[in-house]
Amino acid sequence: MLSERRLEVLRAIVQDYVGTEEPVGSKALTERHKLGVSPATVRNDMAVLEEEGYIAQPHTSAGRIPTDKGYRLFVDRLAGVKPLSTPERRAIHNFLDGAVDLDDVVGRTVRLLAQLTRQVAVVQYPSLTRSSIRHVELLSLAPARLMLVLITDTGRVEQRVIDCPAPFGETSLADLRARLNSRVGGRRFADVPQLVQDLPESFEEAEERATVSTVLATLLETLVEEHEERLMIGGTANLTRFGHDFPLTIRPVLEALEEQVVLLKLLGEVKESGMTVRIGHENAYEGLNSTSVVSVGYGSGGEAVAKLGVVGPTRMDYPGTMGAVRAVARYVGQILAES
Amino acid sequence: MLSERRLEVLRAIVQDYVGTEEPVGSKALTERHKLGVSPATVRNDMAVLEEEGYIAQPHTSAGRIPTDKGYRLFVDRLAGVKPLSTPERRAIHNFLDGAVDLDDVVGRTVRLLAQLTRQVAVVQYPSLTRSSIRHVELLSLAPARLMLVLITDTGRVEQRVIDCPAPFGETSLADLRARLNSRVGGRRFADVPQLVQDLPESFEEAEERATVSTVLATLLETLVEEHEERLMIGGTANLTRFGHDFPLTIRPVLEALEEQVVLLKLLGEVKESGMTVRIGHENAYEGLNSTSVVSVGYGSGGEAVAKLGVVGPTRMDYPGTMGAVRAVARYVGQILAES
DNA sequence: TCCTGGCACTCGGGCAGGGTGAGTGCCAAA
DNA sequence: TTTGGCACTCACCCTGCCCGAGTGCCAGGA
Repeated sequence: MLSERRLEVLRAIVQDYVGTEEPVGSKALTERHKLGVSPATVRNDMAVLEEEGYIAQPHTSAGRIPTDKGYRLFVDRLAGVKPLSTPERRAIHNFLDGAVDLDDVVGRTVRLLAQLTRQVAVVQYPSLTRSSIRHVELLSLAPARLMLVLITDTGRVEQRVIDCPAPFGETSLADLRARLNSRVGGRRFADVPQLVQDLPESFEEAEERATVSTVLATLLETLVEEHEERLMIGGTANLTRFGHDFPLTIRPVLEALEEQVVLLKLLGEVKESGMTVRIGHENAYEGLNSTSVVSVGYGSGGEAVAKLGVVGPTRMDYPGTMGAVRAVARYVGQILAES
Repeated sequence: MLSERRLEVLRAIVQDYVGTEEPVGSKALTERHKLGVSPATVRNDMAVLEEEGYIAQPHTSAGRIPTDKGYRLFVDRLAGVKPLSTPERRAIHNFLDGAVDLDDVVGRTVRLLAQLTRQVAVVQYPSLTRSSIRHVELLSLAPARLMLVLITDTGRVEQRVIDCPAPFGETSLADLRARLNSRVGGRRFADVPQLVQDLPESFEEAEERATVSTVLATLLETLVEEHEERLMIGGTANLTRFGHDFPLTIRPVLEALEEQVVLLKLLGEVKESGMTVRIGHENAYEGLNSTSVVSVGYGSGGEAVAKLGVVGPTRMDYPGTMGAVRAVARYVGQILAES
């Protein structure tokens, strides 16, 4: 167990290192913080902290920098979540209130997060599987060709073209459209499969039944199509603030950011509620081993329909970043609930 | 006027510099190319080329590198468009054929272009203003609240929520929907305003007329909303191949890429038909002064509905890049026409 | 037992100096 | 007009050097 003072030393090291980006030594520490002890004492504490794996020195005769384990302790026990300032809150409201549709909300959120945290922002579109259906629309493109349009309560629109086994009359189409909507309108995606199960049987002609089955199959397929989960990223220019050695650092990060799969998996690991902070090697994906990811779910109601977060260097201002991420997530949730 | 051999020397310089990324000297040139003359002669030619502003030396006693003017001459007179190899063509087909909807087409195109050219790819979504309407759908969300869904022939879907001045019955809604579609279905956006001009008058009740007017206003607004033109970018990780000094180079480029406005303006300057190459300082936007942009329009029919291109260092393989951009644009056009 | 001041040691970073080689410009001869 | 020769110029690299921040250790003091 680390003594109170040693924790205080660790906190001071993290704060200084985040500020200056340079290894911090014992003398500088005692000068900048009122620890009430001499540099020599701090040196001893540092030796212990290093032995325990919380800090390390890049090379002999240099100051110390926190390790991933050190940051972890800092986040878990030494730092709170810094609430945003009033101007910052106001900025969030001003910025998000003007959004006209879902794309716009997500786009603005990304830019806002990137700006507030000065890091790379990632925002997932509200996921289909957790939302409910506002409306299903069927359009006839050609005699045997339909377009299925699915509108969710988060404002997202999905479309699919369906080739039918046989032509489908306008009357039957209107009929199907009406029945579909009365059954699934307002329902959760998860509930849909049972609700439409017996729908084909209620049509008389075999051809119609075949078409209805095709349409339903496409609908269900659209609902479960996890791979279609989209996301938006922004603030990549902030990567250039990473450090001096960054050609090596920035490359894999950019690559990771382009791999939607990686990012989705990354966000997918977020706990349903509450904020998740993944530090350095805690990230499964190798390219992100020198970055930290702060993420949180957001949603229109009480529960999360999607996630958002930021990616930055392990050397980041955790309290501030966490505060910004949480505040933005809350307000985006509100916006979605209103629209 | 430059003699034939001097042009040949310029071409050799450009090719070598693009390949090696290092200033090229007279001796190396004669060794790598069969110019049939001695290094001394090449030196004289180089002196002339430098005087004319086609090449420059980074510092005394270094080799020469092409200037923007040099690249311009190279592109205009010395280089053709290199056709793609058969495997590359096949890759394009394989990669794009699996696309399921418009988002997917654009996404795949971006990744494909980035991969083929090893540079940053930018693809604009088919613009609304140049496409035609496939279908207009009106849904009732609440008694006095409608959702307008607009489907274009390029598969793009736009949605708007409309608050009506008064409740609007289901019958009237079906009526309006039918009339709207019969008038504007299949028509070009540009023609829509006249086609719907007298629509409100054909409704009897004043309240209905008011609502119809509101709906039409929203529809027209959606049609002209240029700022909604979206685009997708990819391959930013390729920026790390830029050069050694690139922290300074990459920053403004990333910033430019995040500014949709800048990019849209960039693509907007592209000539309607034919490929446009903007080299270095020819780009209006300052951050892109050390990059070249190769772009071209693409479309489902004979005419362009949107543009795509790549952004890379001025030191790029112009013939190859132009070939890839052209080939991809053509095939995307085909895909859009089919769907 | 813990803190403190002192001291010798380490090592990265910055600076100066010299050698190397690719590349140039100029000139006289073919 | 082309060519070979020649002197010159720098960027680059390697070396040796000093400096200073920072460390570990130790002995003395609260």
